[in-house]
Amino acid sequence: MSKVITPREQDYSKWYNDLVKEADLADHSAVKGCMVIKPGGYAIWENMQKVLDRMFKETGHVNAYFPIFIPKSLFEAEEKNAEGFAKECAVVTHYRLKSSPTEKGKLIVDPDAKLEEELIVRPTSEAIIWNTYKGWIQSYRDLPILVNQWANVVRWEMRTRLFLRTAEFLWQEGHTAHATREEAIEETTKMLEVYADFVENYMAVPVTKGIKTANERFAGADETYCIEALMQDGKALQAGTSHFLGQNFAKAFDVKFADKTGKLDYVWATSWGVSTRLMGALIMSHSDNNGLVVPPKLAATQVVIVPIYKGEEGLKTITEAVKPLIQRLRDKQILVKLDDRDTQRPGFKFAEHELKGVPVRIGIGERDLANGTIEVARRDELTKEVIALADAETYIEQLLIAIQDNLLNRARERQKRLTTEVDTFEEFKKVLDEKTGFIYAHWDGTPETEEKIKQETKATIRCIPLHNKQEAGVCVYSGKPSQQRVLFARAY
RNA sequence: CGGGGUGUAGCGUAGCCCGGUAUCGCGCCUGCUUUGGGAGCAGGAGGUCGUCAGUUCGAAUCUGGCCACCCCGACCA
Repeated sequence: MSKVITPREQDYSKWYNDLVKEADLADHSAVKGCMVIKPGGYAIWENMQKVLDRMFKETGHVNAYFPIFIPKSLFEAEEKNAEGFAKECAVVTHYRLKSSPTEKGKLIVDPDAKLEEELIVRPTSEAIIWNTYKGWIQSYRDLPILVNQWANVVRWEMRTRLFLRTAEFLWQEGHTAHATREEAIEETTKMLEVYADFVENYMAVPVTKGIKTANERFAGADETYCIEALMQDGKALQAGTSHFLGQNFAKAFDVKFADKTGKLDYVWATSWGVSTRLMGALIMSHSDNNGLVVPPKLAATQVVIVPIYKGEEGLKTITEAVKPLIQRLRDKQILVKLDDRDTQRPGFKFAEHELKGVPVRIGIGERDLANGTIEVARRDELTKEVIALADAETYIEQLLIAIQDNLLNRARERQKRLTTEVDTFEEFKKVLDEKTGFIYAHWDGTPETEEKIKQETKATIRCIPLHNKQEAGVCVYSGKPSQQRVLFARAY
């Protein structure tokens, strides 16, 4: 049991905060609502980026970069989108400071340096990008455009939580332009699949794919697809979104193309993104009271070797002895680190690497050297065993795969356990309060009912699952007829 | 933006009611002994008590303003 982390059962959100801080993932910064992502956290984000970036390239996308500032006139062009974000925009109004005439050493905003047009700090980049695409697109030969950008965005949130909701966050946003509606929809669902693949197979977090209701839809989109994950406390977390934007932005920015017959039409668009919020999903899916648990496929260090020794000579002997093992592990592309600090004792290192979630720990001391063995501890199950040094690399290679599988399976079982079908509103509220988790219930399809359920229970419709089973029933709230169950949950 | 709370060493805190220059733990530094699950002992360093003003011989403590942060709500990836 960790000495520094509040137990999960005692206070879940404190547990989360402790974890983020103690595992060196991130810190609160001097700027309200903004975080400092520390090397330990950034390394995991970098690994996420690497994998996702490769997946984007494999699906034909290229990276580009657009400005962080968006002139207000561009921003307001697509009305629904602008309205949707208006309440949380940071705005640049001036371009210069000057020394205060009254207070020495203080700076004031120079009133003479007011911008003619205010600049919005991007909460998302559709506006600036579609303004740019206008110049890139004339004919069907210019399509499709499949561009992604890795960037920071700012949304002035009132209440923030490290990784889950911060005023500034890192993400990627794909923005594509297509000649046909069908092609754009195909792109939207294709990228949703990419996200689901990544989140399940790399983060080991199972997701439910679906479509958002009109209430929950991205402002400016015709349809929003999403992946929803379930956290250990039974709350849902939206892990990624992919939007079919129809011709809304093309119309707002007057982006037309000539088809083969010379006929002009507006371009069809998509946008899709995942953010550093995925870090929150990762943390809350696998970690325990001893600290973080990182899936091997995203760990910055997959295996750490802790030498157990007496005196300087002892350390030297073991360091020499593990060199071949390190090489053999590296030959198998395993990320291994030798913790040869002589300022920390082994017990401390065990606890520390556990706290930081290193998937596999090897302990090796004089006794092992004599016996030709090593001690292998796995983070996910907190078990240890002694194995032969001789073919350790094969064993560990398999173990890393086993840990990755185990994390996904555990998370799948939890999601299954915390998923309930209900048929009455009483049952709905009872499950929500006592069992929590995903709830499948019939809904009459109206925004009014959705809103009332939200007001009364704080639960929202997370999505209408893709390929949803069609079955006749009655809405749990209104009793009106319904053709399918939708996914409800309280959410982050 | 509403409602509540808190600011004392890097972190967590005692002291405040009842004024006399600050307590303890963790961490940090030095030395010795240690090293197979967060070491022990000894010594040491570190604080404009959030900030500005007022009351007083004297303010962490009393009074007022300001600032910051946290929690709960409305909003949200």
